[in-house]
Order: sequence, then structure tokens, then C-alpha cells
Amino acid sequence: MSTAASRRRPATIHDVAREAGVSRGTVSRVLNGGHYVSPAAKAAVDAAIRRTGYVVNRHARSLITGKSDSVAFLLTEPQERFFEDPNFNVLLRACTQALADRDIPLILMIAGTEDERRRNLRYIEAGHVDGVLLVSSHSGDPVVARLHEAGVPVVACGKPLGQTTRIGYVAADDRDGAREMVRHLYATGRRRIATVTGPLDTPGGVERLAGYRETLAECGLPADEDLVVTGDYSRASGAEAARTLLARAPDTDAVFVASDLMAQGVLDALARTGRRVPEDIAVGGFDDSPAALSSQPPLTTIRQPWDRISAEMVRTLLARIAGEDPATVILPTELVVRDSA
Amino acid sequence: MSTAASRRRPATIHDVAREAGVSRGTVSRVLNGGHYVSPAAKAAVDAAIRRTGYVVNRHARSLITGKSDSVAFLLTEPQERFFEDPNFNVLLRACTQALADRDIPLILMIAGTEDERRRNLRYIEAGHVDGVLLVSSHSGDPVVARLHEAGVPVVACGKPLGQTTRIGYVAADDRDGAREMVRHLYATGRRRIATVTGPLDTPGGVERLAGYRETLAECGLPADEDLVVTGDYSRASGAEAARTLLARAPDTDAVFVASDLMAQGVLDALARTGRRVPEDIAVGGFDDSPAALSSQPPLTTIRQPWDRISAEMVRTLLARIAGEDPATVILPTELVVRDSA
DNA sequence: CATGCATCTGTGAGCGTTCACAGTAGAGAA
DNA sequence: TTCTCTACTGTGAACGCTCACAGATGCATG
Repeated sequence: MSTAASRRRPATIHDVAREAGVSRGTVSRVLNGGHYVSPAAKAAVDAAIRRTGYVVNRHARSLITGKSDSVAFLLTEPQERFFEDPNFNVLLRACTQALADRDIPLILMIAGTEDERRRNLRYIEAGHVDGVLLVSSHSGDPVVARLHEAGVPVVACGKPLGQTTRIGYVAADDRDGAREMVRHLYATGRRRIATVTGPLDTPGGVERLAGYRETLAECGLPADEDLVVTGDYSRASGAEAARTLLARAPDTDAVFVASDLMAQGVLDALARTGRRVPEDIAVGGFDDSPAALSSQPPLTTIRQPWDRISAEMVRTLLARIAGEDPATVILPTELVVRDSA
Repeated sequence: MSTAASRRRPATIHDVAREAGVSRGTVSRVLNGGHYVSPAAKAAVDAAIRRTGYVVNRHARSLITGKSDSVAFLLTEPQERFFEDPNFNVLLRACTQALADRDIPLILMIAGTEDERRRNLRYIEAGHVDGVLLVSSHSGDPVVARLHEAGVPVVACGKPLGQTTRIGYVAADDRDGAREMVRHLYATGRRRIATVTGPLDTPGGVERLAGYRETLAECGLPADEDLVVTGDYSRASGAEAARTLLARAPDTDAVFVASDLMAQGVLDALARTGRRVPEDIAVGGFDDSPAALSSQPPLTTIRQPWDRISAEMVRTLLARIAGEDPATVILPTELVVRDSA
């Protein structure tokens, strides 16, 4: 036997209409913008809604409109990254908020495995959500194509790589952020500047590396492939990369690391070899994650405007749902100077 | 103009019925368990479903059943905690997964402010979700009472404090975890064992402190209130608490900190005063968060079984929705010995 | 004074399901 | 044979909403 209070039958649009002394149609119009409704009728309906505690039944509405008034936040990353990377949190939270402001629920979907991917696609393709906020950085992700094919509005976070289909996305200016950091390292007198890149099948990996290369050239420094090591965004891979780097080019005096988490790994490895940061070697990170503050020493890094990214993702997705063309939004990054460089 | 492929009209139960040469009713019965359906009819319907790519329209179903087949994950915490605390991530992820296994979408709701709280309650009370996974640790949270009053099935994460209403919850055995840690500190020879508690309006704060006190008594150590300092689970508060502690009782040789994050703060403060961990002073944390591994030195801590907690939350919520009484589930914790104690 | 137009209002149909009910067929019991 | 019971199937009526349409009113225009 349930101990919960019994739920009363909730008020319907009929109840409100009767209470306000108007017809269903008028109540419906008030609910949907209030056009073609006299001020008196609107006032009566508003009052009736307040008295009855009426809330629209979204299922009934959705059944007829064919829209669900909800969007999915779809994460197609291996599990670990979700947890190690604090960016996801910020993104998820800000998207939830931006949607909540418009009274649109966010449905969280995590597709780490092939099986989960299938299940989520099935759900989305069935039209159960109006659009998808896609967080998936790996190139050749079949999800993007499938969603596009199904005609589901999608906005990606970060440029989707290796896609032939045109799809809207919002991204930080990775390339310019990398440029800014390398310029900073150069400006503080460093001349043997290495980099630890992210995976090269991710836009962040590719673009930040490109920015690094461009700036080296711009500063007249030689392009030395010994100075480029690839990581996978994990802390461990950062440490590993630092060891590789030190073995290859012991005279490295600065390293631009494509994520704060990897930068922490780099700092660990550097500390173990007895090098002082920033005296012996400068370290620059990327992301301005919480980890950047708690590392020893605090990390000079590039801040990504996650709040704005989320807000823009939601805005462009809703525009896309409303029928606009896919849009691309690139947002500026910001250099945050702390002690490590 | 939209560049997206046009969506075809999705198949309805009618289409499937025609295709299979049976009636709507029979298709519906197949969809809902297949009782009272002949094997031949079932096979025909299954084939027709496959051919047409039919997926039920959840809105139509929900409209008539009055169930939404979705669950809310409601977080009523100030924003910062959500991000600083990695437990939330694990919890969220595992709940999403456990629900996905049953084909139930999770709707993420974050209610940091009063305004958001109101909005989310409104949504839930309107019956848009079948139940709520509640993550809210502060006592006297009005949300709990409101949800109970509305008759919405709820399962909380952690014991809801200061509630007169009986509500189901799933929690780790905080008290026993604390006991285990303090016993470990005692067993390694510590005799002036202090504690940094969590906020005392949270179950974790209260229970872990109780476990600490019990074990002190059990070991025959005097209860010295100078050794008890309260934090707020943040890293900064840990550092602050450590300074207070050292000033009050410089002879402290061990400290049980009620969260890993605060323990990191404690380690920071200790390092600043030149004390060695664990030689001069042992530090025990709680949570076994990723931070525990990356701290210097790696933290001895208490692991909470988040996977099991999530699974149990989902299981008991679904049972509650199905009409069972509220249940309480307490899961055991585990001592993880690393270098700090 | 008729006509047109803009503003407002009510009505009926229908969205895709489930559910209750009526009905059929076949097996076994009386 | 007739009756009962079980297994199965089809049909109409909802569920609560929106949308198209028809009708009504008031005001400016010809």
C-alpha cells in the first residue's frame, strides 16, 4: 500500500475554460502567446489558471503538434573522458540552465558503447526529442551522419571532423588560443617550445597543433618534429609525453600542452626529473579547468568560454529547430597567466 | 530553408496492424507484453514492426496511461558543489545508465536557486515525470516535503535530514566508514586524532562525525572538542580547518577529513607549515574521488560504492513507482589505504 | 448602406495510443 | 447436444490538447 498522498486529478484546459467562462480555444490561444485574445478574456483565463493550478499536459500537446519540447544532450565519448574532463560538467550544467530558461527539459544520453549508441539513436530518430546537443569529438563518428540523415536538428560542440555533411557547431577558437599561448611563451623568452597535442582525430587536437605550428613559423622558430608529442587528454598520457619529450629534446625550455589535465601529468613528470617550473621549463595548459588552479605551480592556461559556448549551442539549436540553416559559431578564448609560464 | 532530409511520416500502430493483417488491439497487446496473442499473430506483428520501422509514440501512450515513462534527476545543491564534487558525476552517469537499461529517459534538473526550484517543482508536480531521483543533502530542504505532498515517488541519495515525512533513500554507510578510518588511524599508532567534518546539516557531515566520536570512545581516547573542526566540503575550507586545528592542538598526529576535497586543502595547509604526511601527521579522506589519487601524497580514504548506490536508487525508485512502500538501503563502504595514513 | 477588413470567439475533428468490452472459436465437461 | 471456460481478436471510446474553420462584432471605406 502506498503511503504517498493521493494525487488529485489535475486540471485540464476544459476546467480552466469553464472557470474562466470562455471556450477551450480561447484558453489555448492564451497559452500560446495570447494573440487574438481580448484583454478581458486573457485576464479571466490567467486568473482561472492560477485558481485551478493548471499546467498544460505536454503529452497531449506533443501528440498533436508533433514536437516534444525537449532536447537531448548526447555524449558519445568513452566513459572515462566524461569523468576526467571537467569541461563536460560545465557544459552540461550550462546547457541545462539555458534550456530551463526556455522551459525545455534536457534529456541526458550517454552513448559510450555501440549498444548504447543504437538505443539512443533509435529514441532520437523516433522523434522523441526536437533536437540534439551533440558532444562527440572523435572524427568519423557515425552518429552525426545518422542524425543528419534522419533530419534531426543537431548542434555539435566543437567542429565535427571528417564529416561530409554540413552540420552546425559551436566551438572555441582553439587555433587562436594555441597561438596566444605560444606567443606568450615566446614573449617570455622561450626559444625551444615543444607541444603535447590532444588526439589528432579530435578538433582540439588538430587545431591547437595548427596554431602552435603557425606561431612557431611566425616567430621564426624552426619546426622540429621532435618537439611534437601526441597525448590522449589524460593525465597519464601527459606524463608519458613529457618523458618522451625530455628524452628526445632535453633542451626544451617550454611546452604548450593541449589540456590542463595532460599539463598536470607533464608537471608530475617534470617534478620527478627535478626540473623547476617555470625556471627551467615553462608549461602552458589549455582549458582553465579547476585542476589548473590546484596544480603545483598554478597553471598558465587558455580559458575556454564554456558558458558562452553552452548558451550559443542552445540558441543555435533552437534556431535550427525553428527552421534556420545550420550555423557555425566560433568564440574567442582568453589567456590566463599564472605561475607555470 | 532547411537543408535537412525531410522526415517521412513515421509509422503508426495502424500501419503495423494493416501490414500484419490484424487489428490495432492485437498490435497493442504485442507491444505490451504479448499476453493473449496467438504465436502466429505475434510473429506477424513482429515482422510488420521490423518492416515498417515502427516505434511507439510515447506521447500518445502517455496521454492515455497518465505515465510519462521518464524520471527526473533533481539536484538541489548550490552550483559550486556540483562541479567540485566528482561524486555527482559518477552518480549521474550510473543513474543514466541504469535507467537506459530499462529504456527510461533521464531528465536532468538543476535547482540551485529558489527560482529554479520553483520551476522544476512545477514541472514535476504537473506529472511530467513518474518519479524523482533526488540529490539534495541539506536538511530542511522544502523540496522533499513538496514532492511527498504531491504524491510523487522519490528516492533520495543519502538520508534526508530533518524530515518528518518518511521517504525512501539509498546511502553509503557513512558512520561505519568513519569508524573504519578512525580505527585504521588508531591501529597505526595515532593517539591525537582530529577530524574535519562536513556541514552539519548534511547526513555525511553528521554521520561521519558520529562514527569518529564512537570510535574514539571505543578506543578509549578522550573526546576533545578542540579536535573537531567543521568545513563545507570545499578545498578551501579544508585548508582553513587545518590551520584552525593546528592552532588549537599543535600536537595532533592524525586527522580524519570528511571528504577528499577538504583533505586536499588540509594537505596544502600542512605542507605550508612544513609538516610531513604521514610521518608527522596522518591524513584520512572520504569518497575515494579522483583527487585522492592525484594528491601529494596519495590519499588513504573511504570508498563509497557509487555504482551500487545508483543502481539501488533506480531500482527502488521504480519499485516505488510500481506501488511499493518507500525503502531504505544502506551500502557498505571500503577502506582504501594509500600513503597519507 | 453595403462592403471589406481586422479582431475576437466557439466548435468539431483528430493526433496515436490504451483500455474496456463484446464477440468468436475451440476444447472439455455435463 | 449444450453449456462453460479459456484463449484470442476487433471495435469504439476516451486521453487533453491544437488547429482549421466558421461565425460574430466593430469600424473604416467606398
